[in-house]
Amino acid sequence: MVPTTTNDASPRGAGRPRDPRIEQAALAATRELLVEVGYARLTVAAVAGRAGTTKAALYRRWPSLPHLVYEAAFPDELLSGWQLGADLRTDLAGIVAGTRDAFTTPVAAAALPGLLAEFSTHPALHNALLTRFAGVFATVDERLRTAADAGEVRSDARSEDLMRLMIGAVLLGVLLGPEQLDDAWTERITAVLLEGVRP
Amino acid sequence: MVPTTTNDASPRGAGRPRDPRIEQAALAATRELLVEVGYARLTVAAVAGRAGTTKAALYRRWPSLPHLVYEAAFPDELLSGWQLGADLRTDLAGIVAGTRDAFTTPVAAAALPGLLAEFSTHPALHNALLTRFAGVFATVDERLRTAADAGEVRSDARSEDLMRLMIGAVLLGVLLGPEQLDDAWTERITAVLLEGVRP
Amino acid sequence: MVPTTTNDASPRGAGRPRDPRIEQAALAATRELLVEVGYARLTVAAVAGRAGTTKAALYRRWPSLPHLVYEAAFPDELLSGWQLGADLRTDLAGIVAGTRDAFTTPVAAAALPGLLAEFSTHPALHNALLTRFAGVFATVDERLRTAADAGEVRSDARSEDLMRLMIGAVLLGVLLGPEQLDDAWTERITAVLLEGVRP
Amino acid sequence: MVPTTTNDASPRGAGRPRDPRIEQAALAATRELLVEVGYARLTVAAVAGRAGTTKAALYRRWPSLPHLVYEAAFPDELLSGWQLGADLRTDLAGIVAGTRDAFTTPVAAAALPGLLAEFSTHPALHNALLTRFAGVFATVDERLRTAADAGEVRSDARSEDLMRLMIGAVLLGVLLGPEQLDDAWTERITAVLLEGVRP
DNA sequence: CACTAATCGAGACGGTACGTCGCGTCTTGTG
DNA sequence: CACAAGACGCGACGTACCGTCTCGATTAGTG
Repeated sequence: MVPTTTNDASPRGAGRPRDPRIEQAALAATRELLVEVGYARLTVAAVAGRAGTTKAALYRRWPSLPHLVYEAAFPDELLSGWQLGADLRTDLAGIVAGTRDAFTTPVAAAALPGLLAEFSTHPALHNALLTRFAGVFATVDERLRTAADAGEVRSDARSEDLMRLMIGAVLLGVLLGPEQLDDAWTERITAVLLEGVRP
Repeated sequence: MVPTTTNDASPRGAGRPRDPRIEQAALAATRELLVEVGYARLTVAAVAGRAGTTKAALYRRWPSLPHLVYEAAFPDELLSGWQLGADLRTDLAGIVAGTRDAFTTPVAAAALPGLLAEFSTHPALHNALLTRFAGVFATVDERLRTAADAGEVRSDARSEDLMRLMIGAVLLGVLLGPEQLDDAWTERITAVLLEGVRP
Repeated sequence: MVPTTTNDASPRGAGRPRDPRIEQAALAATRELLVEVGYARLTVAAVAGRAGTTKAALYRRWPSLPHLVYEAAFPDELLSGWQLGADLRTDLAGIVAGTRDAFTTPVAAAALPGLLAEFSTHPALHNALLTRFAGVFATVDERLRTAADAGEVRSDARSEDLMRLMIGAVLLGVLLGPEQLDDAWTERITAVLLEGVRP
Repeated sequence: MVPTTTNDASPRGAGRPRDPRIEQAALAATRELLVEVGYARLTVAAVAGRAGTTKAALYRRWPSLPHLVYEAAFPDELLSGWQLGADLRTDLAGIVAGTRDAFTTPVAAAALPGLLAEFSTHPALHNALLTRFAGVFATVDERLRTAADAGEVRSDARSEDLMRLMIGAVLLGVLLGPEQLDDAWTERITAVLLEGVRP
């Protein structure tokens, strides 16, 4: 997600360009404050102060605090680059662990509950997250189809279901705690899901 | 959850008794407004106004707005009374469908995201929800142990994992939509979980 | 001018009564800050801080900063109680000196320019000031008519003109400085006006 | 008042010359907006927009908005060229009418209150106005001295006092309204002032 | 004909104040 | 006591305007 209004309407290069340091400083300040004080006590003014800028400069880049938090906690590169291989169990375990890692960083864990709550108010955020996951879904879907062709999984198994079960379990772990989402947990979850779709 | 200050401290009968209609009116108003405007735009003053009372009367009964919302959206009787029988698949499907039903009512769906976000601020609420689920967990745990004894599931299968997978999937459906959590979905999820723990 | 919304609609006595100290503290703080920093640098937040209260409490009493300034700088009792006697020159000199005194206090001098500028934005303020002066005009008008009957002034002399000349001269002295509006000035102005209406 | 930085410092001719249309367009836009929205709602950006230019171009010519307004509402030629003659009453009436005319144009009436309020913040403006009037004062002073020599007025009469009474009355008419400053008013004021200084 | 220097448009920048809103608490008068 | 009413302190919101700045692109005169 690129900060707002890099849209086509601008005549390209007109006006003083935005100070690129502000964007980075704002994202960093947001991450720091999320961990320090939590989402509920996070303030636009505090972010601006920590980033060494002002509220107006932030509102020029993000329409609201949740948008800034979203970009700070879930940057574009977060869920990219699954390296899938030949072994289905290894691949699945990697996906489970990767999802867990993405959601259990201190920043993401602090941001998630508040962010989920804002989805009804800011549909754009909602769509952004869905879009981001769409790629992952497609990747997993393809892997599963390959496995079905190889006779490793039932042909009617849905990657959508698997992903939702897995992501949901991670989400619940973050939201409700205090379940330890360690490697043993990853293995157990992988096992259930894998056996669940075996022919 | 019983309205708060009706507990021990009261000298029992001193002063004017509380108007019992206020509590019901407040819960009803909260439910209506949750559906109409959503959690984010829900206001104590609005609830009081709709209920025909005042803010002070509400704060006499609930320590804060989230507590009121919690009780309005997740009353005590919500997750009680699973009738488990002999068939494991039927029992599991019932649990999945019951959880889905509890979380997908318009009121619960509107309240959930906001409520989850408040958990970090209001640990009491967090505990209340965990406690409520503890009973369900125990029930499922026992049913699973019975099934293990009967050789229907692996002996190392954890009910905790199953529950978190299942609840997480429901939660994700509510939070992210727009997946249809219909009966076909219930059957598919039940199947994956059931096969996932087969010996 | 009484702080706002003491209007009839209220059922008289419902709700927590306003803290009377806040009103006095706000007026005092406004007077102090007017002298210390001037009208242009006067801030609602600063007044609230100095008065030991908050912006919201001030906005509950006055619709905007100019209204507060007006009441602080030109309280009801400011232009009341001219003691008119038998000697026309003495009476006129008293009126000139009284007007000068009312407009040259540090508070009034600091408030006047800014307040005059707000009249176009806040017609209510404009009317308030006009209403206040109306009483003075009537008093002077009557005195002049008495003098006309006694043959001391021309019968076509207008008190309106006299007052506007006199008030205007005071205002100009305050707005433009640095003319000394001392007692010699008062005598000279009185003399011009008095001779100006002699038969 | 000449636009600012066209003074000494310029090396005369280096760089792109200023577009002369911008100055006129800015003054015209300021006059229009003053009448349309008033001083309080007058914005640098709005003036620039109406004038078809930008804020920076305006700040290159005037140090701040009040300076621009001052020049737009009170151009140099405003109070110049009194032709005084032999008859004192005619001369005085001309001065009164001329001052009234200068201050009661829609543009001047809209600009005056705000401009007066800025005098404390912008002493340069204050001085500019005082300087402008200084010429008028000198003219009137000389005319009065001539009249004194001719025995038409008391020798101790001060032109300063007369001018302040007269200007003040005009100012009050503009600031407070709604007194009609018509020709009858001019005659009455002239009469009071003239009789006020008769021997 | 390049070079220099100031202007142009556009729009972001730091700063500051605005007026509003919601929270959870309190202080009245009236049952 | 509870209740209706509404003020209270607190703190954040998102907006608006100021006067300055930094761009790339013009538009002269100068070397």
